[in-house]
Amino acid sequence: MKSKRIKISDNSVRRLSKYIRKLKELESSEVEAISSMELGDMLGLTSSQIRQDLSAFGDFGLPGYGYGVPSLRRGLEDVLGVNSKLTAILVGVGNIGKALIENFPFSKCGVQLLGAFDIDPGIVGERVGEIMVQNRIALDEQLTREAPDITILCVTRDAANDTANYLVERGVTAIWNFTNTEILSPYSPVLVENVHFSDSLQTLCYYINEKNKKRPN
Amino acid sequence: MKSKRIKISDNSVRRLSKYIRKLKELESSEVEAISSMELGDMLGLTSSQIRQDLSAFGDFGLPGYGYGVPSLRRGLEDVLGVNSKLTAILVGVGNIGKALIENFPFSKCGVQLLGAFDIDPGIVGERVGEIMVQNRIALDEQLTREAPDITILCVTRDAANDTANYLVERGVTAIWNFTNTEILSPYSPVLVENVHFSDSLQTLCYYINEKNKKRPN
DNA sequence: TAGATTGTTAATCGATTAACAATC
DNA sequence: TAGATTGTTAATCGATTAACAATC
Repeated sequence: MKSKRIKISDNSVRRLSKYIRKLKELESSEVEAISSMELGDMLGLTSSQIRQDLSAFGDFGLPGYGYGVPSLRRGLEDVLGVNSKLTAILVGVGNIGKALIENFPFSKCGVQLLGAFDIDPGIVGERVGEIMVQNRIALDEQLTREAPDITILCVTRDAANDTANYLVERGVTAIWNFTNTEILSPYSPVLVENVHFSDSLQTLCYYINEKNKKRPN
Repeated sequence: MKSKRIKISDNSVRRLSKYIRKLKELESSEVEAISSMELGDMLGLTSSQIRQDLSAFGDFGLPGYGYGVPSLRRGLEDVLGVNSKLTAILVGVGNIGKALIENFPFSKCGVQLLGAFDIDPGIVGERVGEIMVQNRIALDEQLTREAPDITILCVTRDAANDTANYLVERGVTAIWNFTNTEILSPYSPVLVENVHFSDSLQTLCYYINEKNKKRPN
């Protein structure tokens, strides 16, 4: 048991992916080692913050040397559990669902996509990427046979709540939510990770408008 | 000039969309007024935090009564600038690009989509949703004719950096980034709002693994 | 008027930054 | 050894929470 039992903030966790992304880039440029200072410069963070984060996650650095790029990358991936091979299913094969199935590098994230499901007879039975879209009955069977670690929710806004409730009833414990709606109560024990496009765009709009206020036209 | 010149934290700004989303829901249930307490319960936030946020954004509440739902919603939308009608173009009409064009409610976010562009001859000239996909030359013309407030970047990972640099050279000042890559330097004055699916999924994986550690199998 | 709930000030908590002894 | 850079402790800064006088 190597991991220190320190509370790690949500912000730190979310920075982790950022570190890994940059480290991969450095790896492909064959950079062997990097200091907290250099990495900070690249990411727009302070060296202090990086050292704090990394030391909380493990014991990766070498004084006077920095961090070995490949070993740090692997170490951080271990922390994230990229190697724990979580399973996922996708519910709702519309545009977003298709985009994820066809383009998203699930395996690089250590996630195995078991299947995709929809209620629209027009898409059930179709092949999307490597995957055959199945119907609601098959979804029910899937949930009984092998509960996935993650359910990717890509149904329409209207169906979001009902589908989420159904999934939770059937034992789903983690949802990656693309419905642009708040699903479930904030007190639900189910893990929900939201990808709210509209929140993201509205935030961008806010900052654009702020900028324009300062320097009008 | 009503807005108080207080610094508003990024976290507050990002909560704004959340408030608006819930208020719209309440509006459609014909709820007239709501207290910070009730709203907090619904969103999993404290009443204090909500009062802090809302009073920073404007003067919306009435002691002893709460907040008028429709007027608060409108007020917050004003703060976000939903009515300032920003323009956008979309570059890279792959799956994600298509999904956005066909399904994303741009107008509800106060954003007008002017056009979509791609270099693939297979898609140029095709109709996606209401929009005709144009080629690179047309993109160049568009940027000269009418610089959009927002550029939505949906090209492939490989093309991300070059495209971003090109866009910035041609005067783009805000990018909504769907490329799963860090584009531009953190010191660039260009506003970049990232939608990094992989970061989001990896974060979810981290919390799932944490949960599993505590309560193994 | 009495009850409710705001806006705001003060207190607490947590996260980021700075500093520096330890060490490669 | 001298120089560099870590991990960590202490200081600062900012955000959240609590409390309460003002007021509808």
